[in-house]
Amino acid sequence: MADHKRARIQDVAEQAGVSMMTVSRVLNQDKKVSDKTREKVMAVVEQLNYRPNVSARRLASTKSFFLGLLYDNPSDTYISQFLLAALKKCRTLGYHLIVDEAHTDINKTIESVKQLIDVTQVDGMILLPPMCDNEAVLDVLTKADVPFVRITPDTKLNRSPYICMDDYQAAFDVTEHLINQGHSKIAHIIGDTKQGVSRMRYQGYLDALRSNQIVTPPEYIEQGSFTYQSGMEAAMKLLSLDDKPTAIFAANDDMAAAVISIAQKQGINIPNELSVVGFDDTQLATVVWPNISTVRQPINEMAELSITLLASGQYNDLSNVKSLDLRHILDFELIERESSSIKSN
Amino acid sequence: MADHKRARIQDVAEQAGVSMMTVSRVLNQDKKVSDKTREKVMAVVEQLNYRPNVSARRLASTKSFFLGLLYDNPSDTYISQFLLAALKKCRTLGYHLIVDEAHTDINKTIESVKQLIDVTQVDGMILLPPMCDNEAVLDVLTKADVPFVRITPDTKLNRSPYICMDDYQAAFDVTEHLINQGHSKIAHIIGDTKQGVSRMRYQGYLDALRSNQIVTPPEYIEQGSFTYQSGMEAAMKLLSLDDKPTAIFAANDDMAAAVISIAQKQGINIPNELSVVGFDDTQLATVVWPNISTVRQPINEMAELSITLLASGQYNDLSNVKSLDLRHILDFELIERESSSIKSN
DNA sequence: CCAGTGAAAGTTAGCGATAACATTTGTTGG
DNA sequence: CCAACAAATGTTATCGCTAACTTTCACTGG
Repeated sequence: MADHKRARIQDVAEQAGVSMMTVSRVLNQDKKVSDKTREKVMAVVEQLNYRPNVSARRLASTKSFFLGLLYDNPSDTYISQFLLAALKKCRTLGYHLIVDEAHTDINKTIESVKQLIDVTQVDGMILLPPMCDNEAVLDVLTKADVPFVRITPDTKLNRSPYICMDDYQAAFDVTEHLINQGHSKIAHIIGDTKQGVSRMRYQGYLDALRSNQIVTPPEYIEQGSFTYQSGMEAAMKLLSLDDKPTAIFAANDDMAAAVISIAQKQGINIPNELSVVGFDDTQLATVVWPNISTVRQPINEMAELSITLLASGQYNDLSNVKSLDLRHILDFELIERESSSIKSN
Repeated sequence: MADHKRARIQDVAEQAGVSMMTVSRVLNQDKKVSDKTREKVMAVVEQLNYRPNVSARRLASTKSFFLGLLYDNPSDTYISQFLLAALKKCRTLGYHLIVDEAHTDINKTIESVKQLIDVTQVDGMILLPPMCDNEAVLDVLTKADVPFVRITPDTKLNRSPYICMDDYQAAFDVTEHLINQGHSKIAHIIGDTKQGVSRMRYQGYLDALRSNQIVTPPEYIEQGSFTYQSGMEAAMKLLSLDDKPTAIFAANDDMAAAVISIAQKQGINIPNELSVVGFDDTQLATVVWPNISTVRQPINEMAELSITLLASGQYNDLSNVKSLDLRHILDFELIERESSSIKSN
């Protein structure tokens, strides 16, 4: 607050006894600066609390300092949390976020992405599920030479950095959590097949059962689509079986909430007669009764990391990047609430 | 796509046969341009599909083309919907949105608002509930000469344009909806008293009863705070009354969901034995069973309008603005779902 | 008829950064 | 010890626009 005027690059240059260009180089991680100069400049930058003027930067450089975010409304909670974290990170890095909603018609989405690239010249894109697994969209970005980060566990498409949590391991842990509580009749409602995560979660569930030598009848596996509606339908089938499961692991919270609702309508007590576990820790999980045990994704960290990766420019040229370096796995958290508890004997 | 290069102000100037400055004046609504010239310039602008370069503009002018949004997590759905609509509108107007979350400690919030103003030089702020009714925050903005728009029905503070829906009328309509279905024992759970909307909704409820000559015992009025938890507590009191209400109007969806959950636990059938109505049409309303009848706020329109108002600059000087012109009331929508229906006889 | 006036349009000089080229400094080998 | 080349740093022009000043021009009225 000393001078009440923001420091400019010139101020830094003068104070450090170098040219503006040298300061610029330091700030843009240009290699051609000696360590001594770099340290000297950085010291002054800190001292003056200098932050580059984004507009001037954008005007003078070829970079746009815009990042795009393409989403497709998987859930409001997910979006808003991701969005807020991403916006905050952007602010600290001097970037701006352009948010675009995918259209249900994939061709329109592609058109709008093309336009977005053309008009705003984004320096990078973030793709949220399920767009992140759509080859056509990825092709557009690759062709336009726009770096992108995918929030997905799908390793199949080794074309960009991707950020995920270990969905497989989380599902494995959830299932073991149920087994440890005495359950052996554990059903699963699979998520939307178009999304890679569904497969991973399903596999984790299967492997946990197998490694505990538990055999499950095929009727215990229902196909859902991540919607509340699909959860209701699956629950009705599962709860009308002669040999009912004592625990249901739904691939997301919406479907888990649906299970709880149907069970209650049928007078089934949760968790005494039926344990239910969801996935994602959305707002829903704490808003239905009993609260849903679930898995929390590190959404904030994912958002921040995706911005950081794109801003760093380290993936602007993928030709020299090793496949393994594309992968960023973050930790999940298992959250036990009232919907699952020790099986009564 | 003709030249694949964006037109600059110079291109427009040349084509129109005027100076760049004249074009700039036209674009910035400067009065000192003859109508003839203005039309000529606008024609070329359209023809070349010219859009000003925001960065250049920001760099050269005193405006920042940033707008700030201060929120306080009333609900994820609300935020994300508002945010997305606001971001979209900003994009079309060449503005950028800086989003900031209010701190529970009001002093910290004030500090962060001050900093936001200082660092980003926002051209205006949008205040979401409940910050919009906090005098201390408003004082900071007024003192810093930052125009702001409040999303609130509170008319008390006549210091800025405000956008709202008619909460009073909506609550009135909800109550009459219940009366029309044959109910006369209608309870109400009031929202957080710190928020103006709670009072309006409560008043609408009262007046609808009165204008239908329905007398209600004081036990039918419970004080909540917009949280699920508070809704549960209120519901337990209301449903343990000897003379139970046959309908409960909760001031938001979270509390309505809580009522449904408690009622179901007590074996009360909804809607046959008890009708429940919420407010806000959040995601929650369609995710619990039965789905909650509710009132939908025009969130998208509110977001767009608030951006438009700030961008227009029409409120930059409030001294000549009439009090009535500050008010912007948008239409709500009553949504009938399964949680309220004709009272069984 | 012309100085005086005010509206409309033009000119000039940056805003704060970077690209591209120019220069200085440092390092190497014969 | 110095030519030759690479590394580090500096200079200049420019990005697209607007603030502030200047000029032009049409119209007054004494």
